[in-house]
Amino acid sequence: METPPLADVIINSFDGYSAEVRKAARFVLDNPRDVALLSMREQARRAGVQPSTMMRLAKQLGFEGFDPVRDAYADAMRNPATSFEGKARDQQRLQDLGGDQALAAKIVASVTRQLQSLSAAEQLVRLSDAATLLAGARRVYCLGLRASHPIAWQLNYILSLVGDKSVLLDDIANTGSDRIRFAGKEDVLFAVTVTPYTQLTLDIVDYAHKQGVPVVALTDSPVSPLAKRATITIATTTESPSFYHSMTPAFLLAEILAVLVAGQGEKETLEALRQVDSYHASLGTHATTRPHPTATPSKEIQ
Amino acid sequence: METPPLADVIINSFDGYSAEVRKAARFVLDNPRDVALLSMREQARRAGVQPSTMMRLAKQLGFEGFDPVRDAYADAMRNPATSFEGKARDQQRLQDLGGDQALAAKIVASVTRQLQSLSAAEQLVRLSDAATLLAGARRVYCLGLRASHPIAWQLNYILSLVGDKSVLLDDIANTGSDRIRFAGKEDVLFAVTVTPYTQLTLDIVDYAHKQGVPVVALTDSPVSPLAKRATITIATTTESPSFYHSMTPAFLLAEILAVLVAGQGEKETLEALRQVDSYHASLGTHATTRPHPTATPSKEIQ
DNA sequence: GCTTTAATGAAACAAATGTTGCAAGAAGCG
DNA sequence: CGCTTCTTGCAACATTTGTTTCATTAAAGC
Repeated sequence: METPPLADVIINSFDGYSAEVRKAARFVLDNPRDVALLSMREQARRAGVQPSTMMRLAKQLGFEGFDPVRDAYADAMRNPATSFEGKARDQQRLQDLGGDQALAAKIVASVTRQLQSLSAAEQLVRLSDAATLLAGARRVYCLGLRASHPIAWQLNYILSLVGDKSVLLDDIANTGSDRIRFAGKEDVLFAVTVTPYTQLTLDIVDYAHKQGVPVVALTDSPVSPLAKRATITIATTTESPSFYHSMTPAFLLAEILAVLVAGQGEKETLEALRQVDSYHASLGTHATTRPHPTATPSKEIQ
Repeated sequence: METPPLADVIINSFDGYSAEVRKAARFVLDNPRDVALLSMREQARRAGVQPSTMMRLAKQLGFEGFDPVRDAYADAMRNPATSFEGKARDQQRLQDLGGDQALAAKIVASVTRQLQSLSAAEQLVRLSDAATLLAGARRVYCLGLRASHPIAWQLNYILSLVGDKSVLLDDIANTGSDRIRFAGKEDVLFAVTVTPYTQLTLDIVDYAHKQGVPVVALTDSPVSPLAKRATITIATTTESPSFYHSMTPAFLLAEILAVLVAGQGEKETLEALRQVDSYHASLGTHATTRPHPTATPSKEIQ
């Protein structure tokens, strides 16, 4: 909490307060954390003030009661990186918005908060360890079904840009996972699933685990059923204000993981990327400033 | 709070807990801050558990009641030395980190910054407008190839959970886009591509545009070739400190869009979600609390 | 100095909290 | 199958919570 919430407001109007309210305000200024962590009465006790005085302070600050004040401080503690000024502004603006926009903004805020926790120390260590494991593997099998598909796909896609050792365990006609049969100790299985855990994913991981294949798990808790079979577990949250959980944090983790793995084979990566470019150039996969020969010039396309 | 209090203890004895206590333990593991900031009953509610279960967890951890548990977490939040609150400290730490971890942290920081800009006012308006357009469509065609695949897939997936009007323009044997032939003015094409723009995507959008199909574009610039054919353009950045651009912001936008669209048909959404549940229940798609019959008990797996 | 206004503390309130005990149910065992 | 043990939800408990009200006190204005 770099800039405690309401600090400016309190300081500005401090002189206008009465003696007792000042004591309360002073306590809030000096012990921002306790505002969130202690009961109002306990704070009153410590500030040497009546509970009603805390109440009066809250109202003078423009709140209905003390709970909103505590909420403000609690929010600030939940998300240490975002300064309160920005948050207050956002909060204010949120109330002016329609339902859709407000929900959208809420989701962004929630996911942003979760992303920040991804750079916690152990998280980084795990990512780095997982990257090393993947980079050393003969083959990387990527497994993510249903909601987790984009995550597994993304890892496989990026790894495929820089080499041919990645295999996506997904295919039509229910043959998706067949190739896991060829995995061994020198390979690695990258598996993703979150609540509600896909049974098939667990089954496949279980099989691979028994075959001695190291498993890198990306899931939503260190105690998820996936984590139990994993060599390295990378955990993230999927919380969201909406009915559907967000896969965005997991998606970012997969991207980061892929980039780290690619980075470990520096020379090969560069060489591979050069090949990708010339490959696509000759196929006309991408639009250039001038579209490829068979298409009409872009200006006329408009 | 780098290492949340009791985390090790909980993880270690997790397997010894009963199903309900596990739910509680899991919540504590996943939401360490809320343990300090919320009332026990509120935590029980969020964990989907009875207050008594929280009590049981506390006792199994060797405490008299829940208050001592909360105190432990509160202490961790108060003391900046053991918490990861300090931005400055993070910065400091970054410099001590190895290349991989530093890069990972940088990517997180970069993407976080970009996400925050997604809740800019105009962005929200566009999202909301796009959602309305999509919600009113007879059919929604989702198109995203190569790097943009996860984004289009995600929108289609979520929409498919709550209805049958979404079509993913992707299929094997180069027949992916054929179904766009049936699109008309009452439908909407949701198309995604970023630099380097996939030519095929542009071609398909071009075709649809000529047929009078409204287009919602998700791309990396308001002046991208995709934007020119679009009714509504949602723009985001794909910047990243690494060699590969990040699709995470676009991914989040697609998630939000999907949720907004689903939210517009409130009753139908709820009904559909209920159907989804019973459908998967009868197919056994998802793992239940108890591991499925064929798997060995978790203790032995570890 | 008397009246009006504001500030303070104490008591009372309903609501929510942490906690306990118990009965119904499920799981495990012989 | 019956018996026991463990698990789970429910209802009740006494506290504590946030909040309101009101009488008392201090200050300010004329």
